[in-house]
Order: sequence, then C-alpha cells, then structure tokens
Amino acid sequence: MIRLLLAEDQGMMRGALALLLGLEEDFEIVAQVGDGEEILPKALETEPDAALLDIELPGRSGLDAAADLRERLPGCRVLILTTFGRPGYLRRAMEAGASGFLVKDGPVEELAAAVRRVLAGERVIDPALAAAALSAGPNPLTQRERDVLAAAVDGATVADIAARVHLSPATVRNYLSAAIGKTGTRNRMEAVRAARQNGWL
Amino acid sequence: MIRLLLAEDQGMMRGALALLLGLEEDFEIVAQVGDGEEILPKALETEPDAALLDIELPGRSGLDAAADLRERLPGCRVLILTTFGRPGYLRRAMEAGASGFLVKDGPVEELAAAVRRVLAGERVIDPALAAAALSAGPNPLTQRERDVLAAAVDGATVADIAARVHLSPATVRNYLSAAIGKTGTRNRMEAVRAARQNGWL
DNA sequence: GGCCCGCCATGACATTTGTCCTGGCCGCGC
DNA sequence: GCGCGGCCAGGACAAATGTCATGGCGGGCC
Repeated sequence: MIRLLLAEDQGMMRGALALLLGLEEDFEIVAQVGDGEEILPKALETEPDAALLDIELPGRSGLDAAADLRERLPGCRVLILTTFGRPGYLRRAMEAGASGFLVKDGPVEELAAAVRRVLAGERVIDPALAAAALSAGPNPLTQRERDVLAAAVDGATVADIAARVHLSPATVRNYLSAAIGKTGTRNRMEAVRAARQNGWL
Repeated sequence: MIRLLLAEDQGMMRGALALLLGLEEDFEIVAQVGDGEEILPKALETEPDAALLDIELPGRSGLDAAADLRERLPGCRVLILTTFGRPGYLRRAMEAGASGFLVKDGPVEELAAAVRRVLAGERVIDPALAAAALSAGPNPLTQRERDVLAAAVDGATVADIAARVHLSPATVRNYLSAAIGKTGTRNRMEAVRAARQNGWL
C-alpha cells in the first residue's frame, strides 16, 4: 500500500485528486493539506511514502516544504505538482531533493504512474522542461535583488519597497537597476515578469 | 441522464473533473474542451443539458462563450467554474445568462449537487460572493480605459501601449490617469491589479 | 595581502510617468 | 437646442523612475 500526502490549495483540485488517487487499489491518501505550513507536521505525524506538493501555497512554498521533508523525513519521496513549468522551479525542486516534477497540464493518468515510478526509485521529469531548465542557466539574481523585485510585484513605489525591505530608497533603486540589467528588460515590471517567468522569485 | 460539456484549460483538472462527474450515475460527459473557441461548436454538435465553463481560457473567455451559448443554444444551462471569485466576473456571468457561479475552492461534492440544482431551475451562487458583487458596484471604467489598462499589464511603456491601441501617447496617459483615479490607486500597476481584482478587465 | 563580490548608501542627471488644463469631435437624452 | 459624457489630442509641470559614478564595509579565494 502506497501512503500519500497531498498538498494543494485549491479545494476542488485537492478533493478531485484525492478521490482519483483513492480509486487506485494500492494508494491511500493519509493526509490532505491546503497550507504550506501544515505539510511538515502532517508528514511527521502520518509518515507517508510520498508527498505530492503544489508550489504556490499559502504559508510556505512547496519547494521549501520539499527541502524540509528531505531533511526531516528522508524516507518520503517528494513529487512537485505545479501549474507553471518554470525552469527555475524545476531547478530549485531538484536542489530541494524532489524526485519528480509534474505540470498540471497533461493527462491525469500520468499522475498515478509517476508516483509509482518515483517510489521505484526513478526520477520523473518532463523532458522538454528539463531542456528548458538547462538552457536557461542558473538564477543570475542575488538575494537582495530577488527581495527587492519580489517587493515590487504589486506596483509598489520605491519608498514602499524600501520600507518593506528596510533599505534606503537609493539602494532600492540600485538593486532594481541591477535586476533590470540582468534580466535584459526595460523597467521594473518587465523585470518582475521575466524573473517570475523563469521561476527566479 | 444529464449530458454535460466541460471546458477547462488545465489538463489535469479537466481530466479529474470528468472522471469524477462520470462516476455519478445520472451524469454523462459528452464533450471536453481546453480552448474557449471550441466551446460553441462542440456544444452545437453535442447539445448538452449543461455546460461547465472555466473563465480564463485560451482562445475565448468562458464568459463570452456563456453569452454565445445563451444565444445559440438556449436550452443549455451554463455554470461558471473559476479560480477567482471576482465580483466583476460574477456580474458579467449573470449578464451573460449563467445559471450558476462556483469557485474552485470549496469541496468537490458541491459540484454535482450544483449541476443538479441548476438543471432543476435554481440559481447557484456563493452568497458571500454575491454580497461582494453587490457592494462593489458596477464597473466604472470605460471601454478605452479597459483597453489601455489591459495593454499595460506587462510593464509596457506609454509608447508601447499607444502603439498597441493605436492612440497618441498623450491620450494613453490621460486614460491611464483616469483609470488610476477611478480605481483609487497611485500608479498604473496598482490600477491594473485593482481592476483585475474586481474582474474589470 | 590583493582581488573580487555582494551589500549598503549618496549625489547628479536624463527620462518617464502622473496630473491638470484646454480644446475639438461625436452621439444621446431631455 | 443644450448639456453631458465618452473619445481623442496637446502642453506644461511636478514627481517618480532608471542610470551612472563614487565610496565604504565585509567575506571569500588565491
């Protein structure tokens, strides 16, 4: 019997996946969570064989949770299941010790198969996405540049960003300028979009 | 037997919902589409009793498709199923003649029940969302203001927007200023976010 | 030790952006 | 007819933004 933990914030998606995987003879969903903070506690409590994690979660990113799991529950395989096939996400997932990376497009049939293959020791990764991740190269942004960009997503002014990150407004502008340069864009919003597109945030 | 059409772009979600609804004794999924353009042709071909439509679709919005269906296939009830419970979406869905409006949070069990209730002639709407839609009031933005805002989403400059909408840069700035004023925001990006938040785009 | 980075900050500067005002052109309602 | 509002454009001005140069601080690496 394969014991599964399922982390997904959209209630309907979570319920549908749980029902679906529950239909498989050898699968058992031992935990369902909708918040990233709950993943580790629930996993420690139920000790699943595999965890199916969404990335964009309230509370704590599925990628961070994956790293937690590798450290605290090494016997549990981690599968990332996400809407967006961003190269940087795949890279971070691999660095966090994930065994599989699936996108929410593609047929549901893949899902159970992927879980089984991961449990058998295989790595499951979309080949096209793997190629994209390699060709895209690593994240060129420094920590601070990421912080500042992340604080700029919702159209905040320099002053707002400076307050959020506890920096001088002038420094913020310098980091923004650097990020704009590195992403090859023309203004902060384009830089934010480019960084998100690549999974660099 | 209730004949259903299902429109949803995420393959995994679409497959999961189809399997799930297919489990109901009296449901039959007669068509599945992942593109908004395909909704009307498929519906005319299969003549379903109800259509379950996502809003954010490639090709054509689920809201526009809903209007198409009301006009060309009045016997078909329309249920909108969307990730975002934006007040403006609900309003537009009602104006397009939809009988139900569900958000993708909330349990899957609601889904089949909602379809049955809609087929029985009821309207199915999240009460909290209905209240929000009423309190938010109608869309205050004019057509041109929406156009210009929509063209500004990805951090385009005034010149870019002007080229896209075939307007003078000065006019674009005026429309942006008007949109910023009407949304009560401080710059174009905040205006874009506010407008999207309310489903005004 | 010297060198390279990342980090933080400031000043100066050109460009872009947001605001306000003026004006003209239409269509609609009273 | 008159007023109102949406549509289009331009000018003038203040504020925000993006760039560049300069400087100091600290930690790695050879």
